[in-house]
Amino acid sequence: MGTKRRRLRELAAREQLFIDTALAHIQEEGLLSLKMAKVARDCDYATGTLYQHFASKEDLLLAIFASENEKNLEILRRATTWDAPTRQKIVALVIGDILFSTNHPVHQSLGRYIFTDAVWDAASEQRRTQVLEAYTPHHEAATSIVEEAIECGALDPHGQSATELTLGVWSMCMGMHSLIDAEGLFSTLAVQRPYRWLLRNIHLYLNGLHWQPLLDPFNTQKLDEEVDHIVQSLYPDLCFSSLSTEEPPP
Amino acid sequence: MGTKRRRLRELAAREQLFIDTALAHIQEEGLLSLKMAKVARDCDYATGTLYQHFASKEDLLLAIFASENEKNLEILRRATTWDAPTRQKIVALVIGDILFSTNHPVHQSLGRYIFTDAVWDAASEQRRTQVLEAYTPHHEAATSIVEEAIECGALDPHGQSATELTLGVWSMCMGMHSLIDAEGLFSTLAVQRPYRWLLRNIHLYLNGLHWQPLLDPFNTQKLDEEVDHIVQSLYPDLCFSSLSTEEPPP
DNA sequence: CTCAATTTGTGAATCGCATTCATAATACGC
DNA sequence: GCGTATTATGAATGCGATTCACAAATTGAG
Repeated sequence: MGTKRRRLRELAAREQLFIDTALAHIQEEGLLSLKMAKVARDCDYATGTLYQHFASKEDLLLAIFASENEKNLEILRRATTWDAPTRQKIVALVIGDILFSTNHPVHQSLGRYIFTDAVWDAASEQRRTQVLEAYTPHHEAATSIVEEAIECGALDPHGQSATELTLGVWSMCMGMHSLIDAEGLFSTLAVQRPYRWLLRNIHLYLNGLHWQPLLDPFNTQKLDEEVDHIVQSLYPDLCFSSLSTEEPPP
Repeated sequence: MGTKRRRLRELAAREQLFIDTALAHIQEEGLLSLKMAKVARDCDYATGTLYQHFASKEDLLLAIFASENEKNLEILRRATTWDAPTRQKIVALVIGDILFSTNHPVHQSLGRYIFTDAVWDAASEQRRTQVLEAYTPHHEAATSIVEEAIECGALDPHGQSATELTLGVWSMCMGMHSLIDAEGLFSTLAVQRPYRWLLRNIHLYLNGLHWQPLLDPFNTQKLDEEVDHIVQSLYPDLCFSSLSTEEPPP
């Protein structure tokens, strides 16, 4: 009987409906005012039905995060399959990350929120695993580029694993996102165009690793040209105001 | 009348009592189960009195964060006043940050939690300012070292401001803390001794900046020796198991 | 097709907890 | 002392998340 298979499909569709609806609510009203009952009602289901899919509100939040993350896969694919020097591919990955973050602002704050003990602990084990697995493609994309770089001699691993060699770039991206999202911090410190600084710092780090070919990150024009080139080659369809060469109004 | 002054002192003391008690509760029970009524009761005050100090539960959380942060000031002072090459002072700052984080695990997660939109927005304007100002000493410590390095010729600023030149180290520290605190992430990826990697990455970055004197971060022995030296010179009184040279049991 | 068993959906009732606010207690000026 | 202003109190309120007794629907055996 194909009944079971059909039912499973229906359940999955309903779950996605809940997830999409909840995400829409967050985008409109903020994380703060997400109401379980409202999500259910807007999907024409009872509150209890929502709870058959998600163990708690927090569980739903993790599910939203994992779901939205899938929209990132396409970006990762573009960077990894691009025919370019490995160093440029890593930068492309970082730029993709920046573009995704700025195009999905909720995803950023959600990401920081769900890894909070309070939220993480209130989600189901299964959902946590799902979230951790959502990182696999990122991890694989980065390590595959590192491995390719080692193979072609652009990078000397000094006996370290590919995973470990991705930590520097990974932590810098994550930390910079956090700093940028800490409202008021950069405006207090008068830091301008933080994403350009992220890219500069990534290059400084890659230079420290002697990842070939080296680039002078204090040559701002060259830096911006590289960004433009990567965006136009790989992400012509994505809005990139966050990286634009234009200075913001004073 | 000195009455007013005395009253102000009493109010400040009571506020600190609330903060300390709430922190103790979090350490014992977790952020999740902090109860406003319980905090008030344990301090022998009514719930309403607590609310005369803090606009909301979230407001209290920001206050705890700002308060705990002050315990860090002493560590910053040691690093900045240390008589050593500027590059070593920066590393000392990073090590101090690591030691503080591992000795105050709640502070870390609290820090990530309060900058969440949901929490940040629910705190009073005044308290937010207080939290942002809590970063001033960190910022000043880092920029003063950068400025000293520029002055003595150990670092070429390439026309960038001291504040901007601290962003790389800052974001790497913050990002690594986030990655480490994301429960299950590093155990899934089998990353060992992440703090050693943070220090290695900091050195790679500093090498990329040509901050003198350069150091080979893949010389693990030398790296560990530097850590030991800094800990023994500056932080002999702090527990540093997180940085210990010992390998963890397999 | 029928019907009992089982599964799934429902939403009103429950519960926990942050927050408020009418009242009581206290401090202050005279 | 006494009236007024300030501060403390904790029971009452309100808001949702979560649950659960019951209803509806599905299944499968005969």
